[in-house]
Amino acid sequence: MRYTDTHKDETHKRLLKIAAAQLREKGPERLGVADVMKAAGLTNGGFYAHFKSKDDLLVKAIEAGFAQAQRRVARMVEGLPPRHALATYIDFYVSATHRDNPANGCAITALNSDLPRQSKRFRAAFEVGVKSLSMSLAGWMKAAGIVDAEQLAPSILAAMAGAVSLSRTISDSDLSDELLASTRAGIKARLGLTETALAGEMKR
Amino acid sequence: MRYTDTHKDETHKRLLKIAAAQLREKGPERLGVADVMKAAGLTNGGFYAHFKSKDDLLVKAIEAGFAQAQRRVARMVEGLPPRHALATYIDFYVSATHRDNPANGCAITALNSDLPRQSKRFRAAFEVGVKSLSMSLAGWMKAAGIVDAEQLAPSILAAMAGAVSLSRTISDSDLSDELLASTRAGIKARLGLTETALAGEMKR
DNA sequence: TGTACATCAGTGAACGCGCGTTCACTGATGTAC
DNA sequence: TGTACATCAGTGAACGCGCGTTCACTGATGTAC
Repeated sequence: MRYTDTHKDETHKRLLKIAAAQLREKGPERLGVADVMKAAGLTNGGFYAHFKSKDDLLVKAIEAGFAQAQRRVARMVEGLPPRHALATYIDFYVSATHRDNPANGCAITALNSDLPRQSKRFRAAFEVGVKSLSMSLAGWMKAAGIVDAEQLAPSILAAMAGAVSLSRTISDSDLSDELLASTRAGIKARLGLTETALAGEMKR
Repeated sequence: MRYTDTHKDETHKRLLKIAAAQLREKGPERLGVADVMKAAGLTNGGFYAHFKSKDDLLVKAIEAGFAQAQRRVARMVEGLPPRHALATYIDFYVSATHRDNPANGCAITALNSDLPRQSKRFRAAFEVGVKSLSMSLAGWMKAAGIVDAEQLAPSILAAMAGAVSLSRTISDSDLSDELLASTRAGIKARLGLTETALAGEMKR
């Protein structure tokens, strides 16, 4: 068979999407080149027409994963007033849904502790993603009138990611839910996002 | 050569100590059986006289790692009044020293996101360690007069572990330090451990 | 007191499997003439 | 209009390496008699 002009590009994107999901679900060492190809309906040999190496795939997959997460979040808070946008983001990030779907979730939560063991390129790409996410968060915080937003944002992000990661390790789902609830409350309190403050914003 | 009665036990403990450190530094998949044996001055073949399998080693190593961390922390806060004990623990956990020494640090920080990918036995052992640590923390919090200590403790632990994990991924050490400082401040504020409150406790 | 045998922590070579990577090949269509 | 050749995404077998695991063996000392 012969292929359309965009065919290879489409395959490439499909591979990246699959890899981005598998990376967050299986981690860098358990993600397999042949598995990714198989999931795309291809055979292992064709892999190297798309990527220089497994590490090359991992780097591009983490970039794709962060980009995808950014787009999703932007869509979610679009049009909301700043304090509500913040609260919505926190509720979404620190949720049972996020906990139960690592493949579609945040790469920080999924790969937090794997990172120091990865290649330099991979770590650099991850760091870019973290900074970008952190800056988005700081932007909303600033808009919500929170001072020192830039300094605070990484700490907030770390607390959210840490809670979701830890919630994945707790087998008792009630306790796990409680950890998430307690974290949402703690972060909102730290940011001054009380229920009454939010209600006030809506009335304005 | 012939061995003393305690010789095998001592070797076993030595292997566990090495494995507990390498586990936190390299993670479960990059920890190698032959490496652990070599680090103990032994050859690979002798491994199976001490452990049934690599997974058996991992399970016992994570138990040993948590136990070791517990002992260290207990020693550190021994004799301190409760609020000071808490503040000391937080300052120690969320520190550049902890960030820079994963091999001797907390297993939650080191293995957070690896966990869902591990064996059932390993996850169970990890969870026992988390619960035990969380209960210690809740105990100090209770003694410090903090309400809802049991519900709060896992969230506090997650925030600390998340911050240290994330700090390990940030190459700019100033930004990384800032993340830790901001997290310490946030957690202390959440627990009502302000400088003045601590000073008050000392005068009592 | 001496000899034969048991014990047992550890040795180190070999095995086997998973997995990243390579490579000769395929087969459909475009292009040159 | 037909023929020879180029192109190129993908195939699938094979290679090679790392690593967990197995196993026959070692060598020092204790024990039975």
